[in-house]
Amino acid sequence: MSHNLREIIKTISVDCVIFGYERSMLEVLLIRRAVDPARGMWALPGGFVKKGERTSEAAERVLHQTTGVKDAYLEEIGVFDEVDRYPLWRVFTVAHVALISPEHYGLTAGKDTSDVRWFPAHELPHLPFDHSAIVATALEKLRKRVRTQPIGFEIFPERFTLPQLQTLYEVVLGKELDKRNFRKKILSMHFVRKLREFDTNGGRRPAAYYAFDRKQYDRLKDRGFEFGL
Amino acid sequence: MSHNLREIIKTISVDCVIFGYERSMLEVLLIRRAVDPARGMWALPGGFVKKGERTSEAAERVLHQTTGVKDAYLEEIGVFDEVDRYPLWRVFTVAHVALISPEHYGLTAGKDTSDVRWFPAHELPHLPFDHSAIVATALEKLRKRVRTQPIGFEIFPERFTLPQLQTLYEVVLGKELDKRNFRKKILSMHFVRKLREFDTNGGRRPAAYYAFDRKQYDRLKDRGFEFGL
DNA sequence: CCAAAAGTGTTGAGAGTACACCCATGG
DNA sequence: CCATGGGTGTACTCTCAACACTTTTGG
Repeated sequence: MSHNLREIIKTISVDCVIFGYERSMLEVLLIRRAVDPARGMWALPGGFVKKGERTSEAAERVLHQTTGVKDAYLEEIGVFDEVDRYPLWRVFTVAHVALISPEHYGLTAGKDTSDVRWFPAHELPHLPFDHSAIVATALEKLRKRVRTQPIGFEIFPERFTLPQLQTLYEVVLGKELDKRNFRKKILSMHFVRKLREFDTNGGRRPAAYYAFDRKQYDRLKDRGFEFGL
Repeated sequence: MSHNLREIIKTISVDCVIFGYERSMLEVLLIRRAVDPARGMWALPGGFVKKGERTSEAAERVLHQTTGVKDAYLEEIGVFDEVDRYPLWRVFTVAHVALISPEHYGLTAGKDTSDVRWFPAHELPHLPFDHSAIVATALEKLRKRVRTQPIGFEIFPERFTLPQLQTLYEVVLGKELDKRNFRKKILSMHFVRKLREFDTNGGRRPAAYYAFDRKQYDRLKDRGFEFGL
C-alpha cells in the first residue's frame, strides 16, 4: 500500500451524471473543464480515484465538491473503458448517477457559477471523451429505476405538487401519463402526505403541496416493489 | 499508450461468477488457485486486464479460458474495490456474471479437471478475498434479471423439459412455483416450441422436450418485458 | 367571464393466483 | 398394480388503462 493515501491513481477515475429537476425539466449538471485535455468544454464532473479511497467514495467526493450535497442518491452505472477513450493515457472510469434536489444544492457555494451549470438533459452540448455515452446510459438506468422504485425524494424539494411529480415521471419516461391514474397510483402507496398548503402561482386552481413520508418510502424501497406506470 | 498491449495492468482485474444448471441445481464454477495469494483455495475465475483490452473483453477471455465457451451471456455486475480486498497491493476488480449451459461446456478441454469444478450455488466453500460478496451480488442480479427477461436460453442445452425449466426458476427465485401457472405463463410467451421428442428417463410419464425459438426470444428481450412469477 | 390547469370515479379487460385430478411410464 | 412425476382447466381477485366533467384561481 502506498504511504500517501491521498495520492491519485491515474488509471481509474469516476464520472458523475448528476440529475436535477427544475423548470419542469430534467437537467444535468456539467462543469467547464479548467485543464487539458478538452479544456474549456462542458463535461461531466469527475476525477481520479485516490489511493486510500473506494470508487464510491470518490464519486461522493466529486458530488460534494461540485454541488455541496452529501448523502444524495448515488449509484454506480458501470465501467467505461474503451482503450482510447482518454487521449493522454489509458483511464478506466466508473460512471455514477446521482439525483439531487436543486433546492438543496448551493450552486454558487464558493464556486464561480460560470463554470458549473445545469443543462436540459435532452439538449446537452457536445461532450468530450465518451461522456455522451455515459449520459445515455445514465438516462436508461434512471428509466429502469423509476419502474422499480419511486423517485422524487432525492430530486425534489421539501414540498411539491402532484402535477410536478407527474411531470418528472413523464420527462424521465418520455411519455405522457394519465392524471387520474397517476394520482391513484401514487396515493395508494402512501409515501406522500398532503399538506395544508397550496401553490397559488398562476391563473389556475391552486395545487396542493405534498411531502414525502420518509418511513413509508424507505419501507417500500426495501421491499423492492413494482411501479408500473 | 504502451507498446505492449498484452502487458497486464496490475491495478485492474475481472472476476467471473459463472452459473450453470445441472442435476436440478444452480451451480457456480470455481477454480483452484495455482498461485499466491490464497494458493490452493477455490476461488472465482479471474485475472488482470491487459493494456489493449477492455474489461468486458478480459471477462470474455477468462470465461473462454476456463470453460471453452464464447458468446455466452455475460454481464457486468459492478466494481469491487475495498482498499484492502487484495492483500498484496490495491486491485479494483470488475465483477461479471455469466450463464452457460454445462452441455456446451468442455470442462476438461485441455484442463486438468481437478482444478476447475462446479459447486452448488448454495454450498460454496469458503472463498478468498471478497469473492463471497461478489457471488452474493451475482445471485441478486440473477434474481432481478429473471424477473425482467427470460433466462434459460443461455443456461440450457438444446432441448429441455418444462419441469426442468421450472426447477431452474425455483432455484433462482428460492421459492416453489405452481406447475400450471408456470406452464401457462411460459407457453403464452411463445418463445419455446414443443418438440416431438420425450424424456423417457425414470418410472414416470415421459416429459416432452422443448426448444427455444430464438427469434421470438430476442424480440421479447429487446422489448424488455415484465416476467412476473 | 374566460383561460388554464387542478382535481375527481367508474368501468372493462387482462394478468396473477389458487386449486385437484387424471395420465403414462418403469419396476 | 403401484409409485412417481407429467400434464391439464376454471374461477376469483386485483391491477392497469381508458375515459370527461367540475372546480378554483388570476387576469
